[in-house]
Amino acid sequence: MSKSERTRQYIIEKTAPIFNTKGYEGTSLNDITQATGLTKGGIYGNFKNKDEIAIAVFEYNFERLLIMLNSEISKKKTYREKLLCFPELYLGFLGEKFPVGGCPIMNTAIEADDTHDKLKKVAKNALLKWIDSFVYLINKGKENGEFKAEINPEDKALIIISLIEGAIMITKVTGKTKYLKSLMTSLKVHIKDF
Amino acid sequence: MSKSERTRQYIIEKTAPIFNTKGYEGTSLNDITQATGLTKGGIYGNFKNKDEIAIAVFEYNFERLLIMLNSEISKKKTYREKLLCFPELYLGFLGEKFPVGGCPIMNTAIEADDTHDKLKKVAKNALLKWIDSFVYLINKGKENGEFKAEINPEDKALIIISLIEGAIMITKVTGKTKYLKSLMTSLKVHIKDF
DNA sequence: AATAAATTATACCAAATGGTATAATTTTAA
DNA sequence: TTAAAATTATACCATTTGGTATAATTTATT
Repeated sequence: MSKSERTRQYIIEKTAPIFNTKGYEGTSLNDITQATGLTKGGIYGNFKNKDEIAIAVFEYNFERLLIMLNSEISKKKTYREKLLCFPELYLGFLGEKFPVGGCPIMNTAIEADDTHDKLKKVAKNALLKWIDSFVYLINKGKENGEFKAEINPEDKALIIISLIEGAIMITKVTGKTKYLKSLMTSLKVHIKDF
Repeated sequence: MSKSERTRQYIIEKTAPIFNTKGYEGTSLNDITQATGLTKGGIYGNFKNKDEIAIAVFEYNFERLLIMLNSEISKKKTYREKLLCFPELYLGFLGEKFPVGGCPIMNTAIEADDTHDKLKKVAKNALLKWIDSFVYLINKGKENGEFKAEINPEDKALIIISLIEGAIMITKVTGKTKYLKSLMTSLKVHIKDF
């Protein structure tokens, strides 16, 4: 790994929580230099512009989340247990395992959908990938005979994601974890009925 | 209504769609003067600062939404029909009836939850109000014998809101209305099981 | 119609924004 | 170890940001 590759990665890691809390527009170059200890020269020698940092950071935040979730999923044997990981894990989404600032997909989707085409596109792709990963798991569970034959994988994937994102949004803005618990319990009940 | 009250209202109405698409930080004073045709003097003679406009605009966007939804609900007789209004209405959330830029509660919650205490508070109150209105409807339906005795109104309210907000977020960022249809159908099915 | 009061326009401000040219410094390879 | 290449710091830039003091103009009241 060359020096510039290491610095690039360093910048991404140091600014990831900032972008995910302040938003991609709300994060200033000043925030970036402060968080990294580098000067503008150091930043712009490694990235063309702020957009490029924002996109790299988004992809980092999303990948990190996927890797963490997949590592938990892979511990489970049945597909129902794999799906049941999600309500279980997201009960602790305020903890260290999860990106600071909430779900990067939702944050970016909401901020960029009407204003920032490039970011919108990466958020879209990430979301489609996430939907697909649920569809894959549910299909496997169907082939397996674990899940009912009549359930529609995409429909169920969308419900799972909506309940998770809804839980994050509602819990973060109200500060009440009872809403998180309620929604993750509902999700659990729902998955048990697959 | 005094001149200043009319101007205040005029500023709110003209900038409401801007705040709801660009975000409350992302909307500049320049955007506001352009949209209203007023100068800074005209704006600051009626509002103390940008925050005050943002909050007034949020409350306007939210009230408008509530009024529209309530006017549809009041047309229905049974409480199940009243709840079924939501999946029906939100199928057309991209139309004129709904605020431009998506759901003001979600937009504001996501933007402000880690950065802007005042806006976070108004978004929180709006959300709690919305939850309560669902709880009220579900309780009425229970008293009525329309809904099962064992369902928990708050749990169900949270599911309804999550599916709606999830649908908006997913549909706006992917541009695929099939996701909207899928989620609103799921919500319909869910309400029919109350 | 005259005057006091409220409202809006003009002209300004300091600070912050994203970005760049260039000079200084490190890395890297020979 | 030295020279070439890559990286980072410094100093700058034009533009935009939110906000204000004051002057001009409307409104409202008598």
